[in-house]
Amino acid sequence: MTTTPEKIAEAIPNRFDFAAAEQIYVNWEQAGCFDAEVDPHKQPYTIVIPPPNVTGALHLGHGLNNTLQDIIIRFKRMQGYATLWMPGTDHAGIATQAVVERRLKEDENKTRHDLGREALVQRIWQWKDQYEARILRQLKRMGCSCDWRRTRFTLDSQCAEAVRVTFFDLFRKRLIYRGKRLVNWDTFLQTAVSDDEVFNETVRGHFYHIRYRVIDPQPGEPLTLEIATTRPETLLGDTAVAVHPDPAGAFAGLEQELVERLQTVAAKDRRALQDQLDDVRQRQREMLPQLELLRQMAAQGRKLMLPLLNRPIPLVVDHWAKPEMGTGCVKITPAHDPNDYEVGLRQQLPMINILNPDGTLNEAAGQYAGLSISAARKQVVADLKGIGLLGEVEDRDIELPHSDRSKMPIEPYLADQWFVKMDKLAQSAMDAVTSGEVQITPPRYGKGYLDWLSEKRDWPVSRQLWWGHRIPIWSAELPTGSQAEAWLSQLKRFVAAASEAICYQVDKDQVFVCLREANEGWEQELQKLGLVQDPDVLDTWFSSALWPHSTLGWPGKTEELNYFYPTSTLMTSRDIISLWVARMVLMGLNNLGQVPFREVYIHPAILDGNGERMSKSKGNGVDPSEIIDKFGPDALRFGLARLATETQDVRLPVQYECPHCGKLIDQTPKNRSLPRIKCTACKQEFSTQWAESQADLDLVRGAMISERFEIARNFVNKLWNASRFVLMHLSGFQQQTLEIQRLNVEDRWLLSRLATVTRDASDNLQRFHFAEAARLLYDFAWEDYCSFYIEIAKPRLNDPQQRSKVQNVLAHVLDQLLRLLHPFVPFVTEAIWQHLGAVAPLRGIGEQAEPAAQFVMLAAWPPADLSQLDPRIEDQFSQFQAVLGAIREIRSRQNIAPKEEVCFAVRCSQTVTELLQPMEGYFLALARAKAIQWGDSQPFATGVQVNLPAFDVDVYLDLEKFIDVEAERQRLATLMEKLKKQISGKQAKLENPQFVARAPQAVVQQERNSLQQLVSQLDETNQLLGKLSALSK
RNA sequence: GGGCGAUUAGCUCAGUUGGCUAGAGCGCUUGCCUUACAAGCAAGAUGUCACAGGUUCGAGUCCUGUAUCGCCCA
Repeated sequence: MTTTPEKIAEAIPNRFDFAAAEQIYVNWEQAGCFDAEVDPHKQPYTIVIPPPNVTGALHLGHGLNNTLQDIIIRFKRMQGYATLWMPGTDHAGIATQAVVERRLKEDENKTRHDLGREALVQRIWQWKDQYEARILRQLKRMGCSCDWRRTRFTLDSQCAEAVRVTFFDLFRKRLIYRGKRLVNWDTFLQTAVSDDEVFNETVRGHFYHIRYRVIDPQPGEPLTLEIATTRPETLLGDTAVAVHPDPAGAFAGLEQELVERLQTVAAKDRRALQDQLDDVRQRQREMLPQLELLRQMAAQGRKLMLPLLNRPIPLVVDHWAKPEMGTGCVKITPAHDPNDYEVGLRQQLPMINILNPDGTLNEAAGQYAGLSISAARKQVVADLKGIGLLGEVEDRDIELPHSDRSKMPIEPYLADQWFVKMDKLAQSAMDAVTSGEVQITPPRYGKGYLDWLSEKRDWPVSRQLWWGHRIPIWSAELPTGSQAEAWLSQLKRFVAAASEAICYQVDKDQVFVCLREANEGWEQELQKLGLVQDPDVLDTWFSSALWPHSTLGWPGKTEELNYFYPTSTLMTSRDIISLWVARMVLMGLNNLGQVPFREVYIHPAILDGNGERMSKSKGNGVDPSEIIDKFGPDALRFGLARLATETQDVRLPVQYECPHCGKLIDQTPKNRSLPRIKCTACKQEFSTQWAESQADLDLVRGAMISERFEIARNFVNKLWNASRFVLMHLSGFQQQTLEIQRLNVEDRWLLSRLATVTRDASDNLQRFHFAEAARLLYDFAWEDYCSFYIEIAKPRLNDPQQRSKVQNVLAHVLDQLLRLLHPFVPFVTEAIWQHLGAVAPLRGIGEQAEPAAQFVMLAAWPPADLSQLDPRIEDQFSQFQAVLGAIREIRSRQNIAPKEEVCFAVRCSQTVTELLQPMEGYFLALARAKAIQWGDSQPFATGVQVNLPAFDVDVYLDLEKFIDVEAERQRLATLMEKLKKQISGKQAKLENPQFVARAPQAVVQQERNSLQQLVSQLDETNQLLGKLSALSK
């Protein structure tokens, strides 16, 4: 190929046009680069994607998660594994249904009941189709190398089959059962929501004191008992009032604890604590006799009359009643308060549900039936007042749980739910981690995993939703009397006909039938028998728990399952370790007897500029596409990878860039979810990623900016231009075998650095130290390759003797660098690879040249050639760098114009002369400095000197024409200050006999040497300063 | 309330097993449109490593406590 630099410069623009990424991606895809195939000759390496939920588009948190997965999968692919990255999305039951329902309400003012189950589900499918497409497009734009042919969805037929088979299996093993449970009820969505879908908010409320009459009080006993509550209407469901079993002991314990804390507490908190203690003591004096009396009354089985409903309820003793709180007595409403529920279980109290699913009161509330909660509250309070049982009403701030989905207050509600029995399953998942079969990185996250599982709380899997896997259970009440037996035998006959796929259980008066697969005939049979299907669906996590094997075809015995399972690595964020990771482990073990993955890597969470976690619901999530539009996909990825340190949070402040005036506007909690923003500088409006209405979309879009991505974009540009330089100078390139020993210092230095960086980057990637690997490569590419090697190469390329050798080193190191960087910045490396292939089709500097791979994506990961690692050469090169630095510093200090040439001399040993003299030309090229003399010191008449004590070298610059005495004096004065400080530090250290005696000899010697160097440097500096002063007079 | 983590330059962050004269990028200052790159080049200034104790010859690094912030779980 005969290309001139000019032609190359014309053909390759000086900016990488990242719009080309799209075509590169298509090329990979068409060539089948992403496709995973079962290959018995290769080791498999598998990652299943944490399926993004289809509620909304991805933000940078997902961007990070998927970038890291892609880096690892590309790394492993280049290492020769048969890699599978399994993509897909999650149906996210409640979240998605809630979003669609909210839309329905906002846009059409309809509820799901207006639409009906089928129509609503159809709407949600439309939503899913839209967002799934958007999410997959986002992933592709980011360069994710998933095997798209295998894309799954947690609600598709294959996943549905896995869910069904699993449910059936657990049901048959009696690991699934039906029970009552107090759930967080969302009265708007009319479903239970899980604890993690609840947030607390403080609202203004009241604390009502209410008196309950004692039934048949004995002499000396109170006539009424006062309790206090923030939710007076719940008294309708009261089934007891509790007092503490040992009030005296409770007070004493509390007092002691406070006294102890008072002794250690900081002065500023003492006052509050003392007040608290005084309060406890006062209560103790005033209330203890009464509380003791109540305890006795409870022991005697005394009862109280529940106001309004006039229902006798027992007085019980339970330690939930806190003597230090309120009146010391607490009403117990087991069906509507989590703590009371526990008391109810302990004391075996009846549980009375007073609510309908829609949040109105039911018939158990007597005359209040049909009222809403707030109406009932008003009425109850009014009625209590009317009969004189209402006491004081205090104002109070109340922490109230709210549903994350509908933003409505949560009502604790007792409901029938299906549960998965966790004891054995949880234990198996714990064992998998404690035995090391599954490794969690960083290891600190193992603790949370084990703690959570060790509670072994049964998993409630019913959700009162329409979007999800319908629970495959049909139920009916057992007929009574004479028909019972006939009915049951009919059922048994039906079950026996397909006992592998149908099973049933009888629980008290209920019969439950579970079907292993969808079968219309069977369902009709069941209907005929009067059984109806459970209306509820399963918790989303039930299907996600099967993800690593359902996606590979389970329950089918597929080749893929056999080959790719257990998967290799799961990469996710820490908030779902318990919800998801733990459940995948136990389900994998249950269904296949094998863990789902060997290692779990937990990456940091991305916080915004205010330190808040990026999330879809907060609206502070930044769409990766915004970043890609502005900075390109490589910059996005590299910027994110550099965030992935071992800490658990990373902050990523972003700004809007006003498209009109360029003003940068910080993203704040106020503006972060607005569809349009008014520029604070020019007052013009622009649109954001949230723009949806036509009016908003018509505005100019403001870009999202972050320093992180600018840095990364600049790096991509640097890499691009360095490559452009190399390509411009590869004309006539002939691959040749290089004899390392005969190369110049700079060649051997670069190859040695390459070996080091290759080794360390690989090692860091292997250990998921993404930021460190990225940093190493960044520094190597920018500092070593560009700032030094290429600069030195410039004069050498004009030397016919050296040209081919330099071309080979340049091309070889670029080849290696492109491979090393490829997982981080796949597009730009691929683009350069294609250009490089055109001029340098044969690669390598060793005996065996190899043709370049068609794509860098498919090229082999470079092994570190440690034979080229040479610390002596690296040390020598650093001497060159030090001398060069000294010259540059003086030039800059002395304000010598870059075009002016200066002369310099170096006092140094013979060895250093031999090293540096051949490099004279590079001082000229890199610092416009001409070497006059090497070896013996011979300062110039008018000059400046820099000492490099570490190498025993002094550098002299001839400044006859340029000398700026004052500048130099200042430099030396600062230098002396610094030296003095360092010297006194060292001296103190060395004068300490303990240090000399106990520190390792090497360290002591090193300190002595460096002290000596510092002292002589100070001495010389002092002399120089004297000379300068003389000069200036 | 329990657990995990953070606190290092104006900002965002590195700093592996204690050996430091504490680093990077951005920003700032100075000089450069040097034929790959101004998204660049060269140079410079900037730190009580949150605070208080302790271990050690030696602590940004290990231990204890405190403060502030964050996340997770109750």
